[in-house]
Amino acid sequence: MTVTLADVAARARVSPATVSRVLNGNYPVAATTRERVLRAVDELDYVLNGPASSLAAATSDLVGVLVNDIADPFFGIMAGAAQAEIGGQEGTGRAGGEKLAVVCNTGGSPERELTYLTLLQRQRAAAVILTGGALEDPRHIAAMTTKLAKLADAGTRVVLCGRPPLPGSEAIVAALAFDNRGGGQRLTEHLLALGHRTIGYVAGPAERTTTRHRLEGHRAALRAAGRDDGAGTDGRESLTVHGPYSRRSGYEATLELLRRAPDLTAVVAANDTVALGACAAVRDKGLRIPEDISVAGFDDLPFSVDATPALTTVRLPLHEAGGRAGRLAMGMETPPPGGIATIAAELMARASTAPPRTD
Amino acid sequence: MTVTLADVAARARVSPATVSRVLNGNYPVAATTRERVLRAVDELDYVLNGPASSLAAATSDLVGVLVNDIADPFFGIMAGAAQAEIGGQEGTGRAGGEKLAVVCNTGGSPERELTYLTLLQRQRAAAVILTGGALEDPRHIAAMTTKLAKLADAGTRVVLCGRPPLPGSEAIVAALAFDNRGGGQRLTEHLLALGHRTIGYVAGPAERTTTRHRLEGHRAALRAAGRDDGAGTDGRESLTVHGPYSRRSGYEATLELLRRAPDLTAVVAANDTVALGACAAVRDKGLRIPEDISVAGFDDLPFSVDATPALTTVRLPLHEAGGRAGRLAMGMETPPPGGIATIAAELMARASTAPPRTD
DNA sequence: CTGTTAGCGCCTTCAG
DNA sequence: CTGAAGGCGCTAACAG
Repeated sequence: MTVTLADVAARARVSPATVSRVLNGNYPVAATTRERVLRAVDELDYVLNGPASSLAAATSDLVGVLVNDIADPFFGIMAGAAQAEIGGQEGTGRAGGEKLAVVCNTGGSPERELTYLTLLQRQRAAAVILTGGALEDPRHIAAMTTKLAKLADAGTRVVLCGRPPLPGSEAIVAALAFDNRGGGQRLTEHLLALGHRTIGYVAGPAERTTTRHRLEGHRAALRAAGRDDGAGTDGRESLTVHGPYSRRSGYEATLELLRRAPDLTAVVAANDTVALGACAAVRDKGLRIPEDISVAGFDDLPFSVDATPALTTVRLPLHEAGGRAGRLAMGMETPPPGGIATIAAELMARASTAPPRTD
Repeated sequence: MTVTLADVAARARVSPATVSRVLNGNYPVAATTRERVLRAVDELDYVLNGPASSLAAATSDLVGVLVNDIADPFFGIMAGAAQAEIGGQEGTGRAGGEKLAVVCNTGGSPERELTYLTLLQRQRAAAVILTGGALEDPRHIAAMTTKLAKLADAGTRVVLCGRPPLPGSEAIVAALAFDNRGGGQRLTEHLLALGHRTIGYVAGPAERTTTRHRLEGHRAALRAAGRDDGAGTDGRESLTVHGPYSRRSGYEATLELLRRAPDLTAVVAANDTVALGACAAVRDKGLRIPEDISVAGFDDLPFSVDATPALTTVRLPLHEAGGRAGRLAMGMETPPPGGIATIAAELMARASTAPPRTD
């Protein structure tokens, strides 16, 4: 029924081994022979049996890219860039030695993250790229560390992209970490410099590295200016509210912040999506941006520049980072010294932030 | 080195066959035996060898989801919903019989679409879901038809989601098509009812089903109202401009439309992202939305309600469609009669459209 | 440069 | 309900 390598060999009047060699292209074969084999392949419309090949070779051409939320362009941009490096040779049409870059959506669930890694391990994946922030739960960290060690043991290359390195994990080829802390700090410094004194912060979900680092940056800036986040200062409530990375969360948290601090003049959001929700809340309260309230985001996703007013945010080079992760996963680029690289975050001051009113 | 099924069998004091049976769960095994085997699996930390298993069984647990642009939430939402149905059992932690749902980014390139299908065919994928509009080039359609037929022949279930059925392809389990034509028509009817007479249209890339159907709906509405798209009416240029599904395209096309027709009062965009670009162009021209120019999008992505003003658009039930496609791919839902279902598109009239000025 | 020879690890009849 | 045996299709040493 299905045509096998042996059929191709017979038609090309060579041995199966020779066919295998021309298909994999990593062994010298006479040009005329290769030609004959390739013709037979086309004539028979032969498609390599991946599982059989992987079994015999003990590796597969699968590369997994794990993302926390596939509907969020933050991840989509990184994953797309990585895939382009991995499977983007714009092949011959016959699908030669391409890798199969696939993205897996964990939905932010630690269990699914682990499950996907097991599935990828089961497939003997050539490489795995983990994108975005990680959960900081010690149990999960431990589970991840051992799981990644096993993957590495089995020859799978592990690359982190937009995620800090795991403690004491030599299993990892490279970790590309965003400077979330520095970015968060510069953003709040920007607001402080504009004259803001009461700044609300809509943080991401607790226990996530991204959330914590951005918040730390924010607080460091406040502290350096002799301020804190409001909690306890004069008996008032904290000006930090946690929530998921969603528009809705930004909306509700901003309403809550406005309630806690009527003298609020600025809101910093965990990311751009959250910032959009914050903007909506500010408007629904009849306040203007930035005249009454300044709003800032994080990530600089493509839509941010189109917000009205254009959103002040922190730019992360998602495309570049994803592409680099892809090349590292393919062994096409040498890892940074120590396996760790910190990727700079750049402040993008736009129209959604301005000095507070002085009345 | 690596632990195999035989190792587990030895430890559990059963035959390899029995271990295989409990792992696959599709054969009666005594409860106590199963228990013993499962314990051995955990103790040895055994992970099934996917390639070996797929080779022997002649099928794999891979399910591919092809998308045109992974950074676009339009696809991310559908893909995420599909994945949740396919791999979302929140497993036991041991990764039992889960399928591995993976998304592949074609970037809209027909070659890569074919390449990915070949790669998936090579892996003997259990199912493939194709999302979003298709290229209408006859050569590509022919290539896709034969390729999908081969996949189906090899036992791969093929499902289309947000894509019209291919002509004469019985290879497909089901096609879930959006009513892009009806949606486009209702949208333009809405503008016509508001009193608009000179309506610009920023279409998507030519030769794509989605583009064509939405445009057809637009023109049908114009025709029913005794209008056309402007071309030739009184010697003026067409009010339809084509471009990619990007913000930039919307921006530039709108500038062009404004140049072609100074009396323009409304712009309909190919999708919400394009509409955002259109809004930016309108504003940069010093015009107000909707007082001077009405703007409308398509898809109703999450950010659309947050645009300022909130974007009038056409809602597509992306999440529901993706979930249904996932279930169809898993054989968990019976296909619609004839294998084809048309999914309704709902007009969402919001603040970005209003009657034109009457001066 | 090409052919021969063994498996890779698992599933699946077939017996028991 | 469980064990034994053969083979899935390909690759990787070895020879030549």
